[in-house]
Amino acid sequence: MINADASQLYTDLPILSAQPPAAERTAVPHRLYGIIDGAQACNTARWAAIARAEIDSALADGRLPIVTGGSGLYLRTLLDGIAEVPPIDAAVRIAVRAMDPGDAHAALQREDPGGAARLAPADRQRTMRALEVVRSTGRPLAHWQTAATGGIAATMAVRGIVVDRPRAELHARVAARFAAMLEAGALAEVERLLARGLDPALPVMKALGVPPLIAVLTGRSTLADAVAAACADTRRYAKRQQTWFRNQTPEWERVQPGDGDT
RNA sequence: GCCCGGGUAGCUCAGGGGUAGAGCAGGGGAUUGAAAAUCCCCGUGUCGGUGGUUCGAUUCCGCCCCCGGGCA
Repeated sequence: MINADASQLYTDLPILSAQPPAAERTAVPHRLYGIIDGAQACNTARWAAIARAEIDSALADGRLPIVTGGSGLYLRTLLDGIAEVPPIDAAVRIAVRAMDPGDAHAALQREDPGGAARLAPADRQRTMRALEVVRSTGRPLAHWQTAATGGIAATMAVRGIVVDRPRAELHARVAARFAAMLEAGALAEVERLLARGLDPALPVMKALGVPPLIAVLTGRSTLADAVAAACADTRRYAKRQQTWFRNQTPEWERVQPGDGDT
């Protein structure tokens, strides 16, 4: 089993990211769960590279690699590859990310008008990415994105399966799951994470449930409000996942849990 | 029982004689190196019920019901 979930990658969040507990990892080898320190920000290309290595190693052992997880972009990068963009200059990245979102978009309009036109001005994440790419590489993102490389779909047979459930059922499970996470010590987990004093913009700090629980720990929210907020965030995430797989991977097989061993 | 407030979208509430908005929730969509992220779009609901006034009532008036608070 190879994890394809962005948050389950982090060592700091075994409970809140719902990493499979040790007891569940005995039957089959599990890979890429809790392998990255929260102080680092993983990214889709890096994940795809290590996932590829794990797939190759499983294959070499004569095992069937099962890649599982909900990060649509990660999966797509693994299968179809991604544009090869030269590494971004660290100083450029820091400077760009420190910019005011409005200023960043204005700068992008000057330095990469085509890219700016394609992005919503409020889409700060993509705006910053586009800006750091032009500034660091001297060419707009679109120049690099004409081709994607590294996808495994071209070199091996891949079977895509979407495990899905009705929205209402998902909502009930979200509430039950978050309650169970608290029961299992999610608050203490976040307390430890908070004590590290990491940059709040880091992916671990933005994982579902982390911001609301930090608000509790810093006295800015009640636990009840945090539970409600975390569940609402998770419901919206589930919706985005359904939207992604419904529209991005329409050809994949659809399966409902309980359909049996299909 | 009496006196004040309130009863408007799933929730919290704004509005006001020409059949209504906001936030949140919810739904749809985008998605090329922080993706559990970052964005875009979507608001008809017996305006508590019932009589009346009016060309026209959710809005004004009467009565009734319900929920707060106060006085007994």
